Amino acid sequence: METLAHPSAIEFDLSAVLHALSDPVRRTIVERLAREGEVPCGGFDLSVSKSTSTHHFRVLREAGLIEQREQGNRKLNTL
Amino acid sequence: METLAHPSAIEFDLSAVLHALSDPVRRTIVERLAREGEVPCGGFDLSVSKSTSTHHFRVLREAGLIEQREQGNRKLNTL
DNA sequence: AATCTTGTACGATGGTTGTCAAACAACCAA
DNA sequence: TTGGTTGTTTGACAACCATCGTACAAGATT
Repeated sequence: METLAHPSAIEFDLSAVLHALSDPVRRTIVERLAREGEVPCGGFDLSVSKSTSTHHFRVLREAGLIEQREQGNRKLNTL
Repeated sequence: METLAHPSAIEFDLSAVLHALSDPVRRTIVERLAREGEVPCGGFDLSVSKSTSTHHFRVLREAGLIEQREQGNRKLNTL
């Protein structure tokens, strides 16, 4: 059965994805991106500090949930 | 729109559910219950101690993912 | 060039979490 | 009744996590 071929890799990714989505701030980011497509980091009103925002974007990126590309000064985020 | 009526309550539950499912041991429990229906706590081979198992069952129960009913000596779990 | 904007890097900190061992409670079996 | 099974409780501990402030880097703007 192909669906059981690489369970450990699937396990790993699933844990990271679910953990990433378990934080309300990060879900706010994901929902906004799902609605609007491409938003720079500063385009969110997250009620946390800049460094905390950077942390959340990194968690989402490392879980494979978002993609970030630089555009001059800013960093644009997409799902 | 009714779907937006109580966002904070939905936020709360969703965080708990996603956090509960982000642990591999707890996902093992849930997957097994999804397959077999009703399994006592001791029916799992979780490779963690008894007290850790109790902890995981409590997290799942408090997230609303499983239900536990006592039957004599054992505690039966269902989704 | 001097400054502003946007985001990262680096500690630090308080809270949470997964884990265990040991002691306990309740039920069952011999 | 004595012991075995099943699960909880408690206390402890190391690891992780969300958060912050400060300092920094790099592109924008003036």
